[in-house]
Amino acid sequence: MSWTEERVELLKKLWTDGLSASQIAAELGGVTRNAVIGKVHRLGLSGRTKTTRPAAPRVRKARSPSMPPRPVTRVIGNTALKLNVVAEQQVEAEIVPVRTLAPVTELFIPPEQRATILELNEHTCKWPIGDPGHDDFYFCGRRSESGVPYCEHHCSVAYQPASDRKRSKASGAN
DNA sequence: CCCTGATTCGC
DNA sequence: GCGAATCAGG
Repeated sequence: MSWTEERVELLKKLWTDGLSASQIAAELGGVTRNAVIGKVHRLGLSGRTKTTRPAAPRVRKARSPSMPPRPVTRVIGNTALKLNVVAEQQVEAEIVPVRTLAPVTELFIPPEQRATILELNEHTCKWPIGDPGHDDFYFCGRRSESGVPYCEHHCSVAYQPASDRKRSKASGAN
C-alpha cells in the first residue's frame, strides 16, 4: 500500500492523538509499525507534544500473585457467625449481577488484538469490552503476565484503589 | 518477552 | 520516499 493523501492525514491525526505506531499501523492496515514510524519522521512529526503517555501505562502490581483481591468480609461481634454471613453474601452475589466500578474510558484495542472468549488463555487480558449479547462484544486480548487476568492497563483499572472511585457512603450503620 | 520510538541504509 | 532491520530503552 502507498501513502495516499488520505492515509497520511489519518496517520497525522492518530499520531497527534497519541496512538502508538503499532496501533496506527493496525488501524491503517497494510503497513507495519516501522513504516509508520518511518513516515512520521519523514513528515517531521516525531517528538509528539508532551501529551504522549509513557509507553506502557505504569501500574501497581496485583497484590498476591496467587490470590486476586477480594472485598473483605468484616465480622463484627460473634465471629462464630462469620460463615453464615459469607454464605448469605455469596448467594446474594449470584443473583445480583453488578459491576460497581465507575465507568471507565476504554483503551482503543486494535481489531486484531481483540479476543473472543475462546481465545482467552493464561496470557491474555480477560477484560470484557462492550455488551455481552451484542456482536461488538469482545475481550481486550492483549498480553497479560502469566497467571494475571488482565493486561497492565486493565489491572490498574480492576484493582483501582477504592479511594479513587466514586464513594457511595452508606448512610445508616449496620 | 512484551512493548515503545529512533536510526540506518539498501532499495 | 519507503520500510526492514536494528538499536536503545521501559
